[in-house]
Amino acid sequence: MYALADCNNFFVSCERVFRPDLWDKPVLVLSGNDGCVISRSNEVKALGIKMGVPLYQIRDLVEKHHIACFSSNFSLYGDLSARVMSLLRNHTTRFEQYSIDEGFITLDHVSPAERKTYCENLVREIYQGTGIPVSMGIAPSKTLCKVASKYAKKFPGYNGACMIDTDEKRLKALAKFEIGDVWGVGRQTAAKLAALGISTALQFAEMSESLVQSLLHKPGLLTWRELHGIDCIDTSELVSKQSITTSRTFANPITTLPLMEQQLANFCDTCARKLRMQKSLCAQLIVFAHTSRFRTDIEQCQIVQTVNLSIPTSDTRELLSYMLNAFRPYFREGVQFKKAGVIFSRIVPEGSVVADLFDERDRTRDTALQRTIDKIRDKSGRNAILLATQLPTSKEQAAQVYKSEHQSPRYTTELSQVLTIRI
DNA sequence: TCTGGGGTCCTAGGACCC
DNA sequence: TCTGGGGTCCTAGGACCC
Repeated sequence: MYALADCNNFFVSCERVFRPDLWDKPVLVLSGNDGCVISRSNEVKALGIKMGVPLYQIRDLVEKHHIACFSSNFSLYGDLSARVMSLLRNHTTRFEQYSIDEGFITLDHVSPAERKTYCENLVREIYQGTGIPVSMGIAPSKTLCKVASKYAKKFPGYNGACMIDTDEKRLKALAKFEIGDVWGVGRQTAAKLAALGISTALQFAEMSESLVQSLLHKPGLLTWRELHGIDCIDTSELVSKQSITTSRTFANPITTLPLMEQQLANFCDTCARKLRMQKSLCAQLIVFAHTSRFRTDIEQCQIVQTVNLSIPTSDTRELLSYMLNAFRPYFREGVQFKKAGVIFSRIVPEGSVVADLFDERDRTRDTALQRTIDKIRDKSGRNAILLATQLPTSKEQAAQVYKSEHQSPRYTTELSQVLTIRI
C-alpha cells in the first residue's frame, strides 16, 4: 500500500502561513509577470475562477470579492515544501517526492487496521509543524491514491485521509469520479473516451484491456491497470535531470539585441549552475525566442537554434559563447520578442567524458576558473561576480523586462525578518 | 493592452544499415 | 508496368504532469 500526501492549494497555503489574516479569505497566486492564476484558495474556486486564467480577465471579480493576489514566490514555496517532505520522510522506509507539493510513502511498517489513523495523525503533524494543510490518499496503486486523496480533500468527514483498500470501496470511488480527473488522463484522452460514451473512471475500468490498448496505447493501459489496483507506475526519483530549462515571458517585449543577450546570458548562467549542482555536463543546448502568439496584429517571428557540442561541458562562459554565436545571426532588430529561453539536454555525468585529441580549450584552467567563480558566489551572493553580458544595458530597460507587483517577502529564506506566524 | 515555467514519456517516421 | 525486406537508431512532436 502507498499513501500520497498532497498539499491543499499549496502556493496559497504557503502565503497564508505568514498571513493569518487571510486564513478564511479568498486568495490566489499568480504566474510570472502576474499573468495567470496558478493557485487558488477554496473561496476563489467557489467563485468559478479557473486554473490558468489571465488576471486581466477576472479583474472585476478580484475587486468585487476583495481577492488577495500574490505574485509567485518560489523561494518561499520551495522552502516550505522541503519542510513538509522532511516530515513525510521521517514516517516511512521508502519515500518518493513527486512534485513540489506531493510525495508518496509506503505503509508496510503499519498494520492494515491502523493505516488510516496513522495517516490522519500524519496530516495533523504536518499541519502543526509547517502550517500547511495536507490531504492523504491510501491505496494499492498510485493512481488510486490520487483518487482517494481527492475524496479526502473534498469531504471533511475523512479527517484528511481516505483509504481505498477493498474492491467495494474502489468501485464506489470510481463510479463517482470523472474520467478526466484521473491522473494520466488529459484533455485529448478524455475527449476520445467521451466519444465512446465513457465519462466516469468506473466506465473506463470496465472497458476491455485490449480495447484500451488499441485506443490509448501504453500510457492508457497503465492507467487502466492502476485503476484495477495493479501497481505499475514508477515514480522513482531520477537522480539527475535529463534536461534543464530556463525561460521567461517578458512583461514588455524585447526589441534590441543587447537586452536580449543579457537575458539569454542570465538564463544560460542559471541552467549551467543547476547543471554543475547535479555534477553533470551537457552536450546539447537549444536557444529560442519568439513573439507573442496572442498578438495576431504584429509580425510573428520564432527563432530556435540547436547547438551540439562535441565535448560536453558545464562551463558558463563556454556554453554562453556557443549560444550567442548561434543566436545572434537570426535576431531581427525591432521584432517584439515576448518570450525567450535556454534548454540544456544530452546530459551526462561529470567524469564520463573522454578527452578529445582536437580539443582547443584549456579545460583544466576553465574548470578552475568556474570553480572559483562558484565559490565567490556561494560566499558573497549570486551577483557578487557576473559575466559582462549579464550586466543590465541600462537601469530603465532592465526594470521594465519583468513585472511582479504583489510579491510577498522571502519570509523563510532571508535573514533579519520579523515574522508573525500563525500557530 | 494584459495570457507561466519546468519537466517526463511515448510514438511515428525518417535515416541508415546490411 | 515492374522497383526487397528487416532491423536499429535518432528525433520531433504530442500528451501529460504539477
